[in-house]
Amino acid sequence: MLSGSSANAVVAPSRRQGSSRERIRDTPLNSRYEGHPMTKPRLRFAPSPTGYLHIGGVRTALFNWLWARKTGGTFVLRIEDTDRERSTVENEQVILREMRWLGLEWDEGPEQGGAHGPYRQMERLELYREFAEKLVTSGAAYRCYATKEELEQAREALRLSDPKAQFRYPGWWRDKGPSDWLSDRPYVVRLRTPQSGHTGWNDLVFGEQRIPNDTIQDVVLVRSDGVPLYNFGCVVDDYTMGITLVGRGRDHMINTPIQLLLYQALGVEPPQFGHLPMMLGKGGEKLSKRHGAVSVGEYREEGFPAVGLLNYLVRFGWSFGDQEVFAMPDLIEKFDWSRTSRADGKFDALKLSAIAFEHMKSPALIDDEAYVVALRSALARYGTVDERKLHAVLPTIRPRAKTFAEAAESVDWLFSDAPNYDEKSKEKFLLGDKAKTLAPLLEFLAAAPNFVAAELEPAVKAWSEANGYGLGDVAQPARVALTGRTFSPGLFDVMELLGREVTLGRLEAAIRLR
RNA sequence: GGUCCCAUCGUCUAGCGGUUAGGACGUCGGCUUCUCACGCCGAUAACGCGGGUUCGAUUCCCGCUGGGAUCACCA
Repeated sequence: MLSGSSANAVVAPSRRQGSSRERIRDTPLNSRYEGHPMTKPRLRFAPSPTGYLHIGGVRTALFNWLWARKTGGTFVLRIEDTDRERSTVENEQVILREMRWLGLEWDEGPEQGGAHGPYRQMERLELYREFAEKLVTSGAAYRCYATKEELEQAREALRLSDPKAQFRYPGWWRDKGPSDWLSDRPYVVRLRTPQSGHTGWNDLVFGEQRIPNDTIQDVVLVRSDGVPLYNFGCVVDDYTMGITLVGRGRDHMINTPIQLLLYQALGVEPPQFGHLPMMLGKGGEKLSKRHGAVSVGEYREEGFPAVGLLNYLVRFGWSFGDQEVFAMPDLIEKFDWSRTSRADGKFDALKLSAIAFEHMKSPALIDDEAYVVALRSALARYGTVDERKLHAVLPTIRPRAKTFAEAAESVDWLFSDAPNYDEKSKEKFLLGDKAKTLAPLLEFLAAAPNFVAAELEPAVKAWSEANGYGLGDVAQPARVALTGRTFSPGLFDVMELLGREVTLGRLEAAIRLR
């Protein structure tokens, strides 16, 4: 378990096990990037634009963002677009847009730039080339001229001789040097990893970790086309961007020793690492589309409030006693890595919905102004809607709408010219015998002195009683006449919202239906 | 298979040697009520198993079982 206060952790130096990292000290290349003031944490979110923004990724981003905001540190957004097959600019645009929608704004990143740019890996190729060259020169890495085909053959041969064995790079080029290099032939750069000993770190979440070096292969750092692979690009960037703390999913845990070895080979101090437990699907498998919406875009489109989504995600693998609901400033204040749990969990769309609903209901969590803005865009199909009506209807829909889309749908009667009758409701309450109260009610309402809920309610109640009606006998037909359906906010609120003229008009229209 | 990780209600979790094992979601009742919601009250339901350590283990240690991650010229 993690010890030490949060205040301590802010400036805590990384706690890497001391082992030799003498190789390429004091070279110009390294000194070029030293001198980042390490007093404030620098964190990053480094998505690859190979698809939509996944809610698992958002959770990772959120934890890093929260820590940056809490500590007054810097949050960097870096685009890891080295998978050229799958990366697209469209995906990048989507990711940036969703991050903004979520409110996870970044201090440095693509588009606005920053002191450590560029922030797209494909724009940093020259940098990787320099670092790779340095590593090869120092002997920490080497050129491997083995082709994919040769490797595939070796793999196949092993499969035949021992189907259960795990293939490892045979080390063909590990002990060769410049005199063996094949000019004009493509090569990859591999890290020369130690074959004995351990590599360890003190994980912010999982505590002391120790991985045997002989389980780590001579991984490829740079492809034959000169584009770096994940581990290399990641380390070069985290280092040159001055990242002090890397928060990421537990699926990256296996990459950490490799990256630590790389920092060691570079002769530089690694950042701290904190790994988050996995968010799995209902059955405990990898979270995917078949568990419902997994891309932020879908939640945005369904009208979920961003803060609600974030609140659910932060509570997944993190807790603060019994508190479930957090306003963002509260969360920033309370967030701490030490309260992160280590057990994987299962995504629950129902709980997400419930947490989001807490935000939808509470003006303290989503203030009226923000609610109205979101509601207005959800009501776009009605054109420009009356601002006053929007505010007025808020108290009646807040406890009823789980999403802005639901909110918009639940008040369509207020913004459309005529109610959109639900067929069954129309038949039951407007066409049959039950509609008989409509005409006398119309007459009564026409004479009501003040058309406000507080006066209409007692008046109509008294009138119903005096005429031998139950309030339900009056209210349900009237509700259908005014809203088109059998469920709505309180009838008298509906009347006040609609106003006398519209109310009477709709009652009249309903009466004519018979 | 190797390496690594994890283990409290169905789910998210609190708990950090002594608790009637708490909260939330869900589910089921009830109250409120002009409908639908909201709200309120109540119920349901968990420490995977076996060894230790200890006066005492959900809690500490070991083993087992069960889950998961990962082993690419993807990230």
